[in-house]
Amino acid sequence: MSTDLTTFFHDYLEKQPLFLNKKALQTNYTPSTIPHRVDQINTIASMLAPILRGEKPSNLFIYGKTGTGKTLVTQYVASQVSHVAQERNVPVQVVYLNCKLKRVADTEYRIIAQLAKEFGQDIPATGLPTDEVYKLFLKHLDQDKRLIVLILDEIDQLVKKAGDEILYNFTRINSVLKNAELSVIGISNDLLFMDNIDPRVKSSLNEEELVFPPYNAIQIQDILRQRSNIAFRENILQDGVIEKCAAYAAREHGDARRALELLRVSGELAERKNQQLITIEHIDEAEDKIERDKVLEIVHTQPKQFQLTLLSIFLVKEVSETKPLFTGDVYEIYKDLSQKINLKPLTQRRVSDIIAELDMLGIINAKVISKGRYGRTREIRLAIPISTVPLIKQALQEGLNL
DNA sequence: CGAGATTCATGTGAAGTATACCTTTAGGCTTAA
DNA sequence: AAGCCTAAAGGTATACTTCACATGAATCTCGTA
Repeated sequence: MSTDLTTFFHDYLEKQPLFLNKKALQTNYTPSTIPHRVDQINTIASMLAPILRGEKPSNLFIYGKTGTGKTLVTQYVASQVSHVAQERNVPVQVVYLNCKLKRVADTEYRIIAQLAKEFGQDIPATGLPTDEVYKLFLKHLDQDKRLIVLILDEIDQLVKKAGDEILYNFTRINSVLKNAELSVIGISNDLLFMDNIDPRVKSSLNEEELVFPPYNAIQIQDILRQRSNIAFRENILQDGVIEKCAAYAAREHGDARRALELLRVSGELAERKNQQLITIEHIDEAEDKIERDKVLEIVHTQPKQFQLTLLSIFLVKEVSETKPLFTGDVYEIYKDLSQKINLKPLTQRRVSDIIAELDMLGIINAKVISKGRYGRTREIRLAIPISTVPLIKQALQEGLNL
């Protein structure tokens, strides 16, 4: 037994790994050069540059679909600036916050609490009045004379959930601060985001704006080549692999992150199978796996009630394969299920909200329709490939002890 | 036959409740002078 | 008397419930051509 294992590990080490540096394909990797984003980099850089002279830069809004490099470019430029600032002893601080993270930054209170945490102030999860948290945060912020750049990623999600009051407060913050100065960089996937914002906020926050266009297939290929040179050993990619990854990603509005992920997972699959070549088949397999993992990840991090609701949707779907799904049916099943596992059933009102949130998460599509005489309801459709459903369903059932 | 009224099943908003957690404060106990 | 600890009081955010009203097109009703 143990010898088997030791040989296994020996073999493992003997094997030529496919990856030299897997980090290069991971989402948080920052390459030394960012192709096809020169204009954007320059724009942001020239916007931030005044900070080195101690002047407050304008607020900036960045738009672009997912995987167009918004976050990467912004963080890259910001870190360069703060580097130089540090060398020159200019007090600059960059804070990055992703507003999408559920239960971390999706209400006004939690955003401020999270920001305060970035400045080293711990704020309890509940119990304090919101304006008290503001005060604490401001006090910390204003301790030293410095310039602060606040990067709010996926800011549209925040506003959707918590309203635009927070943004309004951010615009006023500078008049309260005595020592520090704050500028905001907002990043949004939604190009129409600004349309539904309070005009006062709009004018003061939207001083500059910048749009990231999607990459085209050729550009994605460039990116993939650059990264794969770092990540993989030579001659590991079958001809056409890069092209296919790029094509897949270009199909989805030029999402480079997706392309990179596809390549990485393909590599992992090949490696796990002890193969020395990454082939086109691996990509298809990877696509499936990514989709599945993504949903599984979401599913696992959701509260029990969400999981149960989702499972109910799956079950209803199973009963009537082709017929559209409605809230009422889902709720009936949901009630039964929650009885079975001894969970206090929520009211329909709440389940309705949960369904709306599952929709926001992108697992389902729920559209409010009117069936005329037969009332009004949500028509629910799965937004994930059917092939992944059984696995997710199973995971859900296990997670809920069913 | 067609315009308007009706109807259904649930969406949606507002307000209230339960829970978990926070700070403040007052009382009680300990300690040291 | 001063200092420290504890528990109660008073406050908040969040998740959820309760209540009440809003919705909007299929269907019904009924006057009219």
